[in-house]
Amino acid sequence: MEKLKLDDLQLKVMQVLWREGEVGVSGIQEQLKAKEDRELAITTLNTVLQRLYKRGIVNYRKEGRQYIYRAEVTEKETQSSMASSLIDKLFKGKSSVLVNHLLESSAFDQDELEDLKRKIAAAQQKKKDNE
Amino acid sequence: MEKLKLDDLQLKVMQVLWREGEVGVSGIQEQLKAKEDRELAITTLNTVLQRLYKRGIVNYRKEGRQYIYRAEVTEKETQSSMASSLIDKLFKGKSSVLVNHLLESSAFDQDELEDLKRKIAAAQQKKKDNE
DNA sequence: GCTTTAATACTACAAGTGTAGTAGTTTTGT
DNA sequence: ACAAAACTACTACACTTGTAGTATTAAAGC
Repeated sequence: MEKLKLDDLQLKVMQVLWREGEVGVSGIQEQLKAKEDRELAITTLNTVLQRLYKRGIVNYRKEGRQYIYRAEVTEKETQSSMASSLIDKLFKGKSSVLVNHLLESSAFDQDELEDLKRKIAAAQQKKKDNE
Repeated sequence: MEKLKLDDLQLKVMQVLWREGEVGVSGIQEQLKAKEDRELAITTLNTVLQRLYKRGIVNYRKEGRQYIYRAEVTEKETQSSMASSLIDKLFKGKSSVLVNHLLESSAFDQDELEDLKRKIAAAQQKKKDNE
C-alpha cells in the first residue's frame, strides 16, 4: 500500500466517481454542481482528472471522443490510507489515541456512543473467535 | 476556529515546538535530527519557521540576535482541526463513521478495545451528569 | 453544408511547499 | 585583532494544486 494523498478538489472529484462508477467529465461537473455546490470549469476538471490519471488513481475508457473516467482506488482504501496517515503524523501512530481525542472533545452524541459500544463488543468477539 | 492546515514538514517542526516549548532554530534542527532522523539545512528550517510565523502559527522572541520560536497553536487544537477536516472530507462529517471504519479495519488490539470501552462508558456518564 | 456546441489538448499562472544556496552581520575563539 | 563559526536575510527553484483560457477538432442541428 503506497501512500495515497488526495487534496480537496481531487477528493471531491473522486467522491463523484465513487458514487457514480463511471462518468464523463461533464457528468462530474454536473454532480459537483448539484451535490457539492461547486461550479467549476470543464477545463479545470479535465486538468484534475488528467493529473489523477497520471498518478494512476483514475482510469478511463473512450466512448466516441469522450473520456469516461472511473476510480482506480476504492473509497475504503482512500479512507484507510488518509486516516492512517493522519494518525501517524498526529496521533502517535495509534488509532486509539485519535479516538481518545475524539471522545475528549465530545465528538459523539449519545446514540453514537451507544452504537460504538456495540461495535466494540462485536470487534472483541471477533478477535476472540479468530483465536 | 479557522481551518488550520499543516503539511508534513511543518508538522514535524511544530511537534518539536510542542515538546520543547521554546527553541531556537538550531535547537529545532538538532531535535529533528535526533528524534525524527531528518537532517535539514538550517536555512530550510528558517524558511519553514518564517512561513509559519507569517501565518500566525508560531511566534518568536529575540534573544540577542537569535530567534526563539514558540507555538501559537496547541497540539490539541491542531489535532482537533486536522481530525475534523479529515472527517468532514472523507467520513461524512461524523466521527463515528471514522471510528467504525477503524474498527472494521482492525486498527485496535485487545487492550485498546478494552480501554475504549471504558472511555466510552465514562463519556456516557459524563453526558448524563451534564443533564 | 455550414454554424453552433461539445469535447479534448495544450498552455498558463498564482500559491504553497520542500529544500537549500549565498550574502551579510555578529559573536567567539585564540 | 582577525579568522572562524553562528545567525539571519534574501533569493531561488522544482513540484503540486486550484483554476481556467485558447486552440483544435468532431458532432449535431437545421
